[in-house]
Amino acid sequence: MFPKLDPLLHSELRLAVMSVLAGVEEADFTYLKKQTGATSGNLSVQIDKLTAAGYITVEKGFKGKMPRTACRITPAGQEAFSNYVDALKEYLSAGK
Amino acid sequence: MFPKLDPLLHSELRLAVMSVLAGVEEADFTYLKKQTGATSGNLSVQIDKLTAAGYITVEKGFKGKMPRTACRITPAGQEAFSNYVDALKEYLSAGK
DNA sequence: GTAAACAAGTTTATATTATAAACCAAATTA
DNA sequence: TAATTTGGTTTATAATATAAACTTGTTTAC
Repeated sequence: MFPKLDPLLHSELRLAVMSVLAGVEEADFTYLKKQTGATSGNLSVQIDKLTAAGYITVEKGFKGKMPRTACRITPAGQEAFSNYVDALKEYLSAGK
Repeated sequence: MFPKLDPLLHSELRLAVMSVLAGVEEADFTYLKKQTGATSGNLSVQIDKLTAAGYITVEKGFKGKMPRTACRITPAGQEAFSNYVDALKEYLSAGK
């Protein structure tokens, strides 16, 4: 019937982050912030959750002297995202 | 960019309820409960929220001697649902 | 050279939400 | 008539999302 939606992805900001990362090799914190329009704090928290879930990886380094946080989606993240999309379609089909 | 998702619809159970109601003339509490697999308490609360938002209407009556709560989606609800679907597609497109 | 402003985040606090557990009233069944 | 079931509602709790406040370091202006 209605499949369970992955609660990690069923969140506006986390979904937006995953959506960006799904379409790009890697994205840094600032870029994600710009693309999603999120506040830094919110983004930081949600990135942590996605990392803890193994959906993304975070690589901290420096760009010149400034800190830089680069994020990438993992294969597990790709799959979870894809599953989420499929599951969601079950909910949306009635409204086509 | 990423459109804001209607928080009233971005909820697993409320979305399931709306999805059912979008495809049917009317549905009563028991039917919604069966279709969604929700607990009564949760369903009751979420129906209230959808009603307060004007997305559905609730008509209380009796079927024989037993109480019956019939729900229908409103035009506003239809539109909100449709907008939500459109908005969500922006998030999902990357994962096609 | 030092004070002010900015960059890139993190931590913490708050407010909202989702959810289930407990409860209630009436009807049916044993 | 006692127990169970139906059809819910109310209340309590636990999780979540989010923003506000803070930190560390860098660049710019004076």
